[in-house]
Amino acid sequence: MSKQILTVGTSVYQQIKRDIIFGDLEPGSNLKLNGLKSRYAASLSTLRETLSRLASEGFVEAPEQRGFFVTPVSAEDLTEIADLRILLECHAIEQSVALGDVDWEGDLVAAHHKLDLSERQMLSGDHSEKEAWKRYDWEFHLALIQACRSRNLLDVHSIVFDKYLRYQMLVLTYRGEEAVREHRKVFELALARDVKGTRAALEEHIMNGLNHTLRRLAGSG
Amino acid sequence: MSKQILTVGTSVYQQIKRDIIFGDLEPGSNLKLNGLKSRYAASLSTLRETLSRLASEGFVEAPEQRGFFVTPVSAEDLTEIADLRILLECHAIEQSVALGDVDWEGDLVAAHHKLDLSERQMLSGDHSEKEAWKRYDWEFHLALIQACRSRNLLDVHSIVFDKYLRYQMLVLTYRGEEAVREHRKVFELALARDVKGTRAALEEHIMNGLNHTLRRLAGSG
DNA sequence: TCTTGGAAAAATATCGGAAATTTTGAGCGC
DNA sequence: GCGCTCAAAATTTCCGATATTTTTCCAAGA
Repeated sequence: MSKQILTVGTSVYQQIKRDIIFGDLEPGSNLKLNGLKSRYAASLSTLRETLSRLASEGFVEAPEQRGFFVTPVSAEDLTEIADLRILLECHAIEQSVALGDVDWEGDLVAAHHKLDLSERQMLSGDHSEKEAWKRYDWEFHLALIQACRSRNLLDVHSIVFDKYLRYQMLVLTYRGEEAVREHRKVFELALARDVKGTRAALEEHIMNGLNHTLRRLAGSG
Repeated sequence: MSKQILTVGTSVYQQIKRDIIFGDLEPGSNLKLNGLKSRYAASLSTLRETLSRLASEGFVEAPEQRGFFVTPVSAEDLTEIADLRILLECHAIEQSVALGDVDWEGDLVAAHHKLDLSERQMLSGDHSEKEAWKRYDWEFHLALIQACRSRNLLDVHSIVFDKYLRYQMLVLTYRGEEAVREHRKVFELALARDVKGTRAALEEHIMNGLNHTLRRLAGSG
C-alpha cells in the first residue's frame, strides 16, 4: 500500500496516461508542450521524455517536428484492439488456468471479490468510484492470466488492455448486470480448471463488451 | 529510397536500437549517459528521451534513479518471445493470406526474391552482408502479414520480431539450406492461399529457428 | 479574387549546466 | 579482519535557455 517516492518523470507519466485513458485529454487533441508545462508542472525535457514513452506505447502520436497529439479513436481501431486483446488474453488465460497454483487461486478469489463489491456499488447507481472500478476490473483480469509464465506476454497485454479501457471510459456507460454475470462465469470456470470453457467465456465477455462499446461510440459520434 | 532528413533524436534512436539488436551493446551492460553522450554525439536530454522509448519497447531496462541497462538475455526470455511471435505472426498470416489482394501478392513475390538472393549469398559463405540479410528477412515476413488489416497487430509484431532477431544475431550462425527451404515453403503455400498450411509452415519455421538458437545460446553460455 | 512570397510569431528540438540521488571508498571502532 | 559511518565522487534527474523548424498572416502581383 505504501506509495514509493516517485521521480517527476514517472509521476507525470502516470498522470498523463491516466488523463488520456479517462478522456480528460481529448482524443486527437494537440499536446502543446507549453500548455502541458503549466498543467503538469514539469520542464520541457521531462515532458518530451514522457510523451516519447507514451508515443511508443501508442497512446500518443508524435509526427516528426510537429509535436504531440493524443492518439485519435475510431471504430476500426477499437475493433483491432479488441481482436488483439482476445488473441493475447485468451492465450494467456489458457496457460494460466492450466498452470496456476494455490497462490494464484487465492489471488484470483480476492480479486474477484473486490471486483464484485465494486460492481454492485456501480449497479446501485453510484458511479462516483469509476476509477476504483477500473482498477478492480484490471486486477481481476490480470489475476486470471497472472500464472501464464510469460512476462513478455503480460507486458504486451497490459498496454492493449489500457487501450481497450480508454474506449470503455469514453462511452461512459456501464454494462451492469450482464458484465457481472460474465465475470462470475469466467471466474467459476477458471477455478474449476476448465481451460477451454474459461477461454470461451472470456472471449464472449470481450466480444460483448466490444459490441456494447461500438454501439455507444457510433451513437455519440 | 531517398533518406528523410532525420532529427538527432530519431537518428540516435535508430543507432542505439541497431547496436542493441546486433549485439554491439552487450546484453546487461550499463548504459552510462556520459559514455553514450560521446559515442552518439547527443545531449543528455536527447539520450534520456531515446532510452525511455527503448525502455518502453523492452530493449532497455530503466530502474528508477539508477540508470539504464541493455535488457539481459536468457533462454526463458527467448522462449517467451518465440511463443509470442508465433501467437502474433501466425494469427496475422491467416488473416493476410485470406484477405491479401493483387498488390499484396506482388510485394510478396518481390520480397521473397530479394531474400532468396541474399540467402544464396550467405550460403556461399559470404557473411559480410548480415545487416542486409536481416532487412530482407524482416521485409519478407512483413510482406507475408502485411494484408492482415490490423495496424495494431503489425505494430506489436514488429517489436517482438526485433527482439527475436537480437537472439539470432547473438548466436551469429546462419541456419542455411534449411531456412531457405522453409521460407520457400511458406511463400508457396501463401501464394496458393492455403491458410492453414501457411500457418503451420510458419509455425514450424519459427520453432526450428527457436530450437537452433536455443542450442547455440546454451553452447556459448 | 486568388495565389504567391516571405517576414513575424509560435512551437519544437537540442543543448549545457544546476540540483538531487546513488555509489564509492577511506577511516574508525569492535 | 569485518562492518559501520560519512564525506567525496560519480551519475542520474531536472530545468532554463538557445537554435531550428513549422505555422500564421499579411501584402503584393497576376
